[in-house]
Amino acid sequence: MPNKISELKNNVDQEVTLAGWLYKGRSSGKVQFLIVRDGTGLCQCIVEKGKVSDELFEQLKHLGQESSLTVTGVVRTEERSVGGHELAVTAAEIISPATDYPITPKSHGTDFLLKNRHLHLRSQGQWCIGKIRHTVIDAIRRFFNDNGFTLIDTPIFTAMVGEDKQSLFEVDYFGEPLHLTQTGQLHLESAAMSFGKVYCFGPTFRAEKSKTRRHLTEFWMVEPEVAFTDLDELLELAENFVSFIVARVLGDNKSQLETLGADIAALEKIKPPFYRLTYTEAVDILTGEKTKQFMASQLEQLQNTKQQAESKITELEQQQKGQIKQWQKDKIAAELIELRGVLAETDTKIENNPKHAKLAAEFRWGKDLGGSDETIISQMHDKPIFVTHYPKDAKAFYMKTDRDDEKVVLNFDLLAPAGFGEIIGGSVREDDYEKLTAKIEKQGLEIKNYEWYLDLRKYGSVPHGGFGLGVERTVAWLTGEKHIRQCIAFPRMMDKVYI
RNA sequence: UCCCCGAUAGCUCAAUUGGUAGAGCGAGCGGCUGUUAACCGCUAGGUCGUAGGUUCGAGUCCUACUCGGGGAGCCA
Repeated sequence: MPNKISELKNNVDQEVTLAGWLYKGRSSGKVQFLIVRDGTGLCQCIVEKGKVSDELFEQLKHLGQESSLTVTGVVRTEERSVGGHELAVTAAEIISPATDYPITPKSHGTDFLLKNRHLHLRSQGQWCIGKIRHTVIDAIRRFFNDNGFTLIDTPIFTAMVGEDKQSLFEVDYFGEPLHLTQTGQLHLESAAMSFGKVYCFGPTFRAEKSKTRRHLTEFWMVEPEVAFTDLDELLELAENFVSFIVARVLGDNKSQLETLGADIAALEKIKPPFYRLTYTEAVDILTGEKTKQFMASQLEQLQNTKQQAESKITELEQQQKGQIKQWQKDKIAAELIELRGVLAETDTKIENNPKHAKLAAEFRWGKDLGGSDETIISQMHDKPIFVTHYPKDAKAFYMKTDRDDEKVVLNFDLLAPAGFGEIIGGSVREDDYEKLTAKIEKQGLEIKNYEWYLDLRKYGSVPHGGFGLGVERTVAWLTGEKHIRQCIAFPRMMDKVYI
């Protein structure tokens, strides 16, 4: 068995053999620097002329990116190397040489990378995200397993409509129409009446025609459901749960977070209690002076950024025309490309700012909060925010109305801070047989499809509730990724599946 | 479904506003004993997304379409 790069700290001054792929190589005359990856990390391997045969030296010099190979050598500590160790190569064997690997160490567009997803998964950024996702999922299972929850696997083929019929994928099930699950919640409620505390964890499918940075048609969601609980207890469960995930990622994946440029200091603040707002308070904030000023100052900042980028571009363009060395020109050209990218992004934000400000200012009590509204509230806070007590008519039929104010339901969304937006949606479930029957009818759903669901209210109904957490959204928030499509190995997007 | 933006070399992007298409990276060859997206020299690489139109002349202007990006609605 070859040694693992992640364990090299235990092999200093020993000879080891690594098996992996050439991540990238540089040569400097009589010495070569080969960065090898093996799935556990990266290691710089030093090949010096004279220490290996001339034939091997030449072979390695012309070895293409992502060729597979084994390298043997002595491990030494070296601060300048990635990972803090490097290998003084004494032998190497090329397993399979690769040429013209499409993904170079330079920048690429998203479309190109998604078309090459099968290869892009090998790159450092995707590897870090994959490792963090793994920790998030492990933490999710750990948290529930250690807190008295029982795992219940809910069906993927289902006749139940949880949220909205239009957002379901229909499948032909031996001639009968069924759809792919959009939530395990309804089934989970029946299990909660057996086990008390349960959770399900699996893929979820939504046919929403949403082309935004926070939507996928197939995503992973974990849903806990608890019998004998209330809204306050659910909020506590959610904040402890999210804090636990964050702590685990900080503990297990700090180097990956650093590589990705995540805001570690901000994550270290994620501890209970989170902020709590009612929907009505959120609406007051959105339509109030505070948001107006917030949006105005954000616009001002954006315009500043724009101006700075523009003047820097002008300056660089002037320099480019002057009498300077070729390499300086090249460097300027690269800087210009980056600045123009920043400028384009800023322009979009400047364009969207007044639209979003208008949407917020004109928000009227009764509507569901929009994506941009959630973003604004999220940007105003440095810790996750619970928004509770939404208008009954904007929400799903199964949510329990607040007995003290029948216009609202006992539900909550959890918004991740710093502009990321919603990662959890949950509620206390309607447990009154008559009220639930009335709501099902009002939504135009067929009672006969919900008979078993209503039975749960007929035989020993208890106050209960739960929530769903989106895995990809959580990973995107933690890693600082803008788009959740980077947070699942093979993303499925509206009208588009690459591989 | 609607709104905005884009499509030029394998990749990322330029082209002085209508006058014969350019850089970097990547690839190939050569040089360099400590590189970190290394550096230096040389070489190859393009029916400018598709189809029409305006013009003496279109990468640049107009129309339609295709594909991609961002956003709204909806949501985890």
